[in-house]
Amino acid sequence: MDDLDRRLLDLFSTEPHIGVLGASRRLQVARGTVQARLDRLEGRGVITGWAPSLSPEALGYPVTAFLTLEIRQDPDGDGGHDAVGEHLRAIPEVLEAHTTTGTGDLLARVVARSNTDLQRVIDLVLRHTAIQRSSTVIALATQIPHRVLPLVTADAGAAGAQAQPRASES
Amino acid sequence: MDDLDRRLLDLFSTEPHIGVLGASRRLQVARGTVQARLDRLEGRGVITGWAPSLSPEALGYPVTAFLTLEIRQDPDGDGGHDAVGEHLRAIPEVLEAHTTTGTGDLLARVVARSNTDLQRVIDLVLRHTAIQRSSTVIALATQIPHRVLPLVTADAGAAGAQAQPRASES
DNA sequence: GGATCATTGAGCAGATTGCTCACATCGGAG
DNA sequence: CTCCGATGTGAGCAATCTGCTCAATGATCC
Repeated sequence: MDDLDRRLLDLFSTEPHIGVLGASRRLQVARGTVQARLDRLEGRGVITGWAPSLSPEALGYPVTAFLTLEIRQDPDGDGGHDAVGEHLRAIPEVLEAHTTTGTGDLLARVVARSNTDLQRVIDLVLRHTAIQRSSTVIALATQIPHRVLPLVTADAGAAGAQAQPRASES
Repeated sequence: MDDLDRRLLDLFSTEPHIGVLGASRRLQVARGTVQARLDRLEGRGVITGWAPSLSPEALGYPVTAFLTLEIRQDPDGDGGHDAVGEHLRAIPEVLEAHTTTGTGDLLARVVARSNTDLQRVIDLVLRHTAIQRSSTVIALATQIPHRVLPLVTADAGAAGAQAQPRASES
């Protein structure tokens, strides 16, 4: 993650259609360099993909909510988490889910077509017997839409990943 | 959002490098159609962009946490929300933030380089005087990574957005 | 029937990609 | 100090793709 990598990520995030050749021109480096850097960034997992970003709102799901689920503690261990995870994975409206610190909790982000529809989605989620309790918060407004880029640029001084210092600007 | 749109989104999400021409071949439609559909999908806001997806983990921020912030109720109104929103926006580690139902609450997703570093980030966040109380949950494991695509495909029967029925399969 | 819109197939110039080579640099290893 | 591996560079080439335009066809709506 040297400076060129950062500028590259910044550029492609800002103008995704710039292309390899365009980027090489913009950043004043050889085309092969851009290609190699991108390949390495993908290989290292920094760039996870080039899929288009989709908007749940535009797809007809303007309501976002976060569910905190309390999972029944199985005496056997964590069978509960995985089972519930699988359950959630089968519900399209569940866009994200994490296990969290606390009493075996799960945090899930769900969307729905309306507040009424949200009830349906919640019911779907709660249909699993391993879920003991749940609480819901509805997202009213988005202060900060999902972003990652600031990490890249604000990074400049820090150690940044397990960056083997690259051989370019010494 | 007819079936072609869905297949298009599915295809480009799965194989982003397929390109317009490739997609037209794969879906057995004219190149111009693919181009027009993509343009319309972007225009309608369904596709919000083509930026590469970045991984905070790979960038050196493997720790994710969710902060629930309680905002001091200003007598004047909601000056608190926007002010805090701005405050958060200036912190690169805050990847997302929503106001939520409840007592003027804010839900923020933050990342950090380590659990120790998380303390620093939290301190940064709490530095704002309008924040009364906060609670933190750390994401231990990701059951479901962020996804939107299921909404598209699972949608098949439903009304889907404000879809004017398109003129193709009647 | 007539108007409107989406789709199709074709064509064309220009730009881009994927790939390969040879060469210059740089830093670390021996 | 010298060699080696990795990286960056500039060049070149064939194949492909993109952006754009046009005319024709089919379907829907009024």
